[in-house]
Amino acid sequence: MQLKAPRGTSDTLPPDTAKWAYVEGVMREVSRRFNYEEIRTPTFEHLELFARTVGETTDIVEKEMYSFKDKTGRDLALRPEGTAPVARAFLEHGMASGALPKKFFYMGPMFRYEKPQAGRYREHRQFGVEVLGSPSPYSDVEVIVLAMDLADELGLTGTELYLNSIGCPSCRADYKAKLIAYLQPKKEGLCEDCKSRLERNPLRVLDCKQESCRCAIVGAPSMLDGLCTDCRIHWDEMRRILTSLGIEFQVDNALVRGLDYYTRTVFELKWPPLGAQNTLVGGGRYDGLIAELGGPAIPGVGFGMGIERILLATEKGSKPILAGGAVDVFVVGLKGADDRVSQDTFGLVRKIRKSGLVCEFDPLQRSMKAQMKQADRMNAKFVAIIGDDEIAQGVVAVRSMAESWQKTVAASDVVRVLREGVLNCGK
RNA sequence: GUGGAUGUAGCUCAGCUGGCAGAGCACCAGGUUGUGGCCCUGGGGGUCGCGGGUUCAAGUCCCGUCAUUCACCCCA
Repeated sequence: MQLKAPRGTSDTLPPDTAKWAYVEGVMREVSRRFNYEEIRTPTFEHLELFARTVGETTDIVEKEMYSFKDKTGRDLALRPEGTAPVARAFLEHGMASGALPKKFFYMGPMFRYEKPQAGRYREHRQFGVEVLGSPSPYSDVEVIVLAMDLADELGLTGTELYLNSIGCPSCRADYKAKLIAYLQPKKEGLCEDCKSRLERNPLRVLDCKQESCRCAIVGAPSMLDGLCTDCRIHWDEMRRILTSLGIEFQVDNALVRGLDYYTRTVFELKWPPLGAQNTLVGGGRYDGLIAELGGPAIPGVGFGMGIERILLATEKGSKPILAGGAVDVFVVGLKGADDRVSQDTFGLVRKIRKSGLVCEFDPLQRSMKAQMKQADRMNAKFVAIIGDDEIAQGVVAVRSMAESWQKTVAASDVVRVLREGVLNCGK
């Protein structure tokens, strides 16, 4: 059997690579406008980084990590997400004692061992931003707005913003106790997963989709009611700012992100036409993360965005991405009596390229008809023809493919004529 | 990890109750020995996902397996 790309991975080929480049370009441009700087971190890290921050009991760490030992026995893992590595790098390079806040964006592959499905892959690429050192709700709003502007720019209208607050460690502990007290008597009605979640991670019971569990949580105390004063103020402020900006959102108190480092704000940006995997963006605040890694108490907020899903969405969006650039000039070289023709052909191609135009030729020197066909297929704006006759007369034939006219130009003048022609094409 | 659907040419797919592997598009060449698109003619291209079984005979039936896909779960 032929070798194939491993399960859950895929090749990106032209013309799709051009679409990727476009989307990545928009991401860079929007980041630039928001003054976020790029950071690049390794593709693999110490396993412990994720175990400690993402959480030992989370699905990601428990069953979805590509972890391995290297030749000297170090426990490593392909990164399943981008925030912990950025936090680690931030600390490692002493940025905690520099000017704050620090604002980063990153793009790169993430790895999770999951069952593949449309919009869910074992290797996927993520764009994300992180703001480190700002406790302000304005920063929560800034990252949300960045994500929404990005979606907008890519023609994804109708995204839905879901918000929740999961409090800080202190009020969450109080809340967990209340929730356990509430659910304990109903434990027998819960699904098997939730019975164990009840001990280990009771918040996750709230977003269980099982009918029986949904019944059990009706009337359960809400995290939002249990927020401490500071968390309450942050939550209220953030919603006030969003409202003042005219940004619509839905409060979803079952929204619990699957990573342990989140505090206070958690949010998702969904795009319903996408189907089952319709979360474009997931993010939130992580005020304890830097401290968990042994640093000072520096707060953070950010999000991750799956680029494959963005690409999938743009196919169905209001602004599909046009891929594939056109060739400006195709130089048709005709086989003549000697090798003079092909020499002149390649020389002209080189001159045209140096002038900045996109230029192509046929290395196989096929028939004129075949070369014209190629030029047409490549959407060439102009064709420049060189054969024995042209060389004898010191000219080149220039043909406009779109307008079907053709004229003879002095060889010394060809590049100038082509440049002008291509310029006028755009008008 | 659970359940359903689907795997035949580069792409989209046809192949009925087992009987010589097909079409459209794409690609190449010719029709026009120096002119693209349209048209006509011809051509190249396949271990029918893989492995096993039943049978005189399997793309077709049975079992397994891998992959894709949809939903669950989870998430980006």
